[in-house]
Amino acid sequence: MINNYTDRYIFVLLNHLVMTKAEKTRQFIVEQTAPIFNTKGYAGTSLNDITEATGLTKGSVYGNFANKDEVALAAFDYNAEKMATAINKAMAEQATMAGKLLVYADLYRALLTNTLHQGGCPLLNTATEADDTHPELRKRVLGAILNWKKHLSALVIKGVESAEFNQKVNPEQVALTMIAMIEGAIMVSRLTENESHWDLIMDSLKKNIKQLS
Amino acid sequence: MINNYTDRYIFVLLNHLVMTKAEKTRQFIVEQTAPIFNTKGYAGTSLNDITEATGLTKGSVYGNFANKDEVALAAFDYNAEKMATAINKAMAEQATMAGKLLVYADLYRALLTNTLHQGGCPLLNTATEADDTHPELRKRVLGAILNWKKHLSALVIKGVESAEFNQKVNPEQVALTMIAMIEGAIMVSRLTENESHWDLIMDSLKKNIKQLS
DNA sequence: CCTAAAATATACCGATTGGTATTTTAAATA
DNA sequence: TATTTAAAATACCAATCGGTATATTTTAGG
Repeated sequence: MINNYTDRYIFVLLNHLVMTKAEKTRQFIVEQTAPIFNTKGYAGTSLNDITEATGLTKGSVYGNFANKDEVALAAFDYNAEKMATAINKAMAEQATMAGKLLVYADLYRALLTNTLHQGGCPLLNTATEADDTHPELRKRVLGAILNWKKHLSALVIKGVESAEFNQKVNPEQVALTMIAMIEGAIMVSRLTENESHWDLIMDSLKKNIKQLS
Repeated sequence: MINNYTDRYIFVLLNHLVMTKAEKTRQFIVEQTAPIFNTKGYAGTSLNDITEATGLTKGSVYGNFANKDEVALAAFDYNAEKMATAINKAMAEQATMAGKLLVYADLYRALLTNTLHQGGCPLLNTATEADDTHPELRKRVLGAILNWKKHLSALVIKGVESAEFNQKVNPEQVALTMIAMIEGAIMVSRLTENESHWDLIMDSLKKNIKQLS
């Protein structure tokens, strides 16, 4: 049997599971500002941008975040996780390791047309801005990149173990080369606003992956 | 014979060829601020940064530049030209087309250790910051990248014509892939502060270039 | 429905931003 | 050497920056 105390406890718990008011606005702020931070960068995004995008006041923002830094960090995390989710979903549909690797090439194309993220790849943007200026932010991107590298390496290793790939393949090298080609392709094709540039580079990447067999 | 009028004219001309005072300080400002713009970005560099780096006052800076934009544009041009000069010099020492292509791979390594530029590759930094925010700056990077692409393509075409490379090679694709790999490698290895990452990606690039034959 | 607490808005703060008008200093010409 | 011109420094400007203290509103619990 459930007594009054437990009743109340459960209610509060459920209420918080469904999200408290503050948590809702916190998430709302993150969702609304994440694309702005990704396009204008950390230094280029002002508190005015944040209040404008959310329709909230400075007081409300600072009631949920200690400072601009915290908003930026949360926004980056949101962007990075959004990408990871999309990747994992698309990857689950692929059977072969080569197929899984190519998911990145296909999915990152959405970064060019702003369907996945406004402003391009958050890893590229944040890395180039923060590497020499913002240690905390840099730390997060570093974690995301190393994670990505680990993930790719693991796929290559699996492919080698299952004899899908050649034994001589260096998993770390394949992972790093893929990351470099993808990020470099994003930079070039977003700058030139030419999707065929993306396609040509990804064609090279696909050839490289085929050569792993 | 030279009359007085011509005398004075020549003197003024020579004086200006040797550089007027204003041109000297203009160049001084550009040289001193170029690395700052490259590390902190356009939005992250303030006029205070500029006066601090040069030891000059705001009045002096604005006597030589109309606004912050002009300093940033001149600084970018300076950085880009500095790179182009280094490339051309190193390339002249190479005989084969493959050798000339690999000059990029070797020379850009200096971007990691800050011996060539503080803050990494100005093309990568400026492209990722300005592509959605600063049309003028974006235009300049775009020009530099397209020029680079053209330069690389021309080398590949020459290699094909001289039978050094395979006839089936797509020059534009090779050029774009090289640019992407180099810029992506800079992003990754600067972020991770791991030069072996650079070496592994460049090893992949070298393999790709060897396969052109 | 009333009260306590949480969340948001208002009003303000000093510091810094990019930029300018004016004065002072340095350089060049007559 | 005196005078004109160019360059640089000083002093100032409104606007915006990130941030905070306080007042008001909204939400939840008894």
